[in-house]
Amino acid sequence: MNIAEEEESLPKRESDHGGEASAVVPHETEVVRPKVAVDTALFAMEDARLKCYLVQLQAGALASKWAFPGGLVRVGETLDGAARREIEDAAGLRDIYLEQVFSFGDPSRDPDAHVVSVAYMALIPEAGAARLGSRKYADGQWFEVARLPALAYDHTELAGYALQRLRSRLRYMDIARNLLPPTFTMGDLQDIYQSVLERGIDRRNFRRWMLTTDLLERLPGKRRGAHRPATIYAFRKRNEEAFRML
Amino acid sequence: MNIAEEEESLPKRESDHGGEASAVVPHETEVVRPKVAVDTALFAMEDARLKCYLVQLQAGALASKWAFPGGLVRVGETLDGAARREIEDAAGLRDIYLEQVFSFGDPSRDPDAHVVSVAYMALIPEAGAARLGSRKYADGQWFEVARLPALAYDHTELAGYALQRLRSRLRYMDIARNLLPPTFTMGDLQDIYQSVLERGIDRRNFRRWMLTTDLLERLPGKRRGAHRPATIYAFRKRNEEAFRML
DNA sequence: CCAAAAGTGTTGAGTATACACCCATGA
DNA sequence: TCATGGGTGTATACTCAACACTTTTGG
Repeated sequence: MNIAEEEESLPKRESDHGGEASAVVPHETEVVRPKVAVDTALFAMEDARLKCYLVQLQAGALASKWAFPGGLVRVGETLDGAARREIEDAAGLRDIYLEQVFSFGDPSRDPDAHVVSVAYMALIPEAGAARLGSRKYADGQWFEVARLPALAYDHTELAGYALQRLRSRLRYMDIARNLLPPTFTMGDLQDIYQSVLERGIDRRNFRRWMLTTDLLERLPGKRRGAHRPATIYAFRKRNEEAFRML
Repeated sequence: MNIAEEEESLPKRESDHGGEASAVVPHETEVVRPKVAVDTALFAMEDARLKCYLVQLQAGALASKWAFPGGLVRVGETLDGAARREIEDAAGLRDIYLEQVFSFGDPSRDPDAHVVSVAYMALIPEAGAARLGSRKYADGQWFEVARLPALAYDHTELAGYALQRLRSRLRYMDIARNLLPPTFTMGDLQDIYQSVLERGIDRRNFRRWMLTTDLLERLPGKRRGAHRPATIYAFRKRNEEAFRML
């Protein structure tokens, strides 16, 4: 790839000069290029179900449609940095688990301009930690993954990719730690696996498998609930190493 | 993500106006944005070894360095389309297997400008099919994956990601078909698995496993070589379905 | 004492791996 | 005839999935 070489030889294109984006008129000598954005599918557990966070667009051709929070990448900024900035803007969350998933570049995905979107997946331990209002969007809301509304852009596809990535990571990595508070019970952990993988798992086999991975640490107390008290666990500091399951 | 809303409110940045890219000066009212490029790691088998195709950069701060072929995405063009165009330009290849791998966006990855690069992996059945000279690059060359030279940009990292993706696909999908001619022997197929996974595989177990997947079709003839003639196989039309291995 | 969740153990099926032997060809 | 890769079979270890029983609490 060579920027300096291509920059001059490329023909100017007019095809993206429709819509609202043309409010900004490039200089005659400027070559028009696709823009870069990031969009993040944020997941959390709530009521033993996997949910994801959506906002309602406020402007543009798709105003009032639901979408994942995101925005344009600025010059000098990393992609991860842009995703974190947008998540903090939209939901007031910092230092969360973030992972790049896929890039969407269909020129017609955004009716306002040609925008290449780098999609991210993010995980937080408590849905309640997300601020629902923001400067940029009217209101955020948590939706059950199985019952998402119609989404703007290609975000329905994005949701599928992000979920697929989450499932894959759950099978081979200790990613579940990012969906849990510091301490939890074996039942809490199994809820994650069951709702993300969308299938029942035998309680006893799950327990045995999870303990043999040696990722968990048994803590002294018990959690008291409606029935027999449950052992409290925490994830060990770090294993960094992938492992296998199921 | 909302373009119309952000477009005006974003501050202009000067940080990327060093280097050769500043030959193109944006208009005063134009907002400077990161550019989007695609870069493709092209793989093929040669002498029972996995190789990948590199070109030498001709201009810019990294001229004469080796890199994967790629270039800027044009407005109105899909990412896949841009990758295919660049591969055809660089190596004269069309209708090849192509898969998006990862996007790299570190602002300092290209000393000439802030360029976000969407990385692709491509596979072809014959290394010899690639044209080595091109309009854009001096000469292409096939390198053993285990012995790559120093690469420009973050392309060493790209190579790692692409290889990791290839390994993963080999385990669960019939992606090997894209590295093989229409007909081949069990030995040819095993060469791919061994060189991509970088480990020896028991010949008899490999054969049994591969045949139970039911992806192969036994063809009538035999391939005669230095020793006992080998059965000729072809991949069945399409299974589309993922499967598991090892 | 009963319902419901937590904790512990066993067993059989299916899969993966290691390995032995014979076959067909060119040199 | 021998070196080399091709073709077929078998024994064993291991993992996975199905399932039974007991324990501990709250109501």
